[in-house]
Amino acid sequence: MTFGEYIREIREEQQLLLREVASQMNIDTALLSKIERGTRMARKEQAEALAKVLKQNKNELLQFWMADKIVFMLKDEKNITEILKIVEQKINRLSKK
Amino acid sequence: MTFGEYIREIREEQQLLLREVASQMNIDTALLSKIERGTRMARKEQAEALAKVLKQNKNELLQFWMADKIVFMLKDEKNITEILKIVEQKINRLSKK
DNA sequence: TTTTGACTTGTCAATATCTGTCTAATGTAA
DNA sequence: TTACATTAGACAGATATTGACAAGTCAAAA
Repeated sequence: MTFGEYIREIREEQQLLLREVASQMNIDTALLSKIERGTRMARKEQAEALAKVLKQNKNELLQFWMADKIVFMLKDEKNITEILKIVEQKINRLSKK
Repeated sequence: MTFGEYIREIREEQQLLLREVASQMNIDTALLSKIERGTRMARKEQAEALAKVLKQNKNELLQFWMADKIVFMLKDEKNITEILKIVEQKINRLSKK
């Protein structure tokens, strides 16, 4: 599930309209629509605003948002697993220092 | 080890000058210097050119390059491990489809 | 059928970021 | 000093991102 699908689900559970949420975020309805549909990526501040409006845990939502960005970067790669292994090695070495 | 450190190491092993490699890549020496020192990120085509000039396996080097980009995105995050877990879950679901 | 309301799409200008080069600086060995 | 390799900083041009607007679709209500 993408970030957009996720927040759409939450918004619909809470029976909120795009226009209501967008208004509280101070953005255009069209932009929020695009974010939910994945044709635009939310900015960090927008992800934070969404957490607030939808009453979600901010850090959790931001993690989900960041994961989405990474998946987006990787989605057309051939050896995703291999790349992620390298990432983990690099991260492990970083954290040791 | 970062992408830049890695290619610098290889270049020095081969006793090539920045200017020689940069020239073969059709970029300014200063730019290659920055890439090696990590103050600039190589573009994909530049990573490919480096593989060629330094006679490295192109796919391997590109994987390393991509991993570097991801590490760069993650480096200031708090819960990197958690984020990577989410990424892996998302990727697994993607590949099942 | 017409209207209404929710949502979506395409386009565009403004802005932000990225890129590569140039010049000047630094370092170093002869 | 001179010569050469590398690095730093600043800049303009290229690209990408952003948010808004207007027009579109669609379904349900009137």
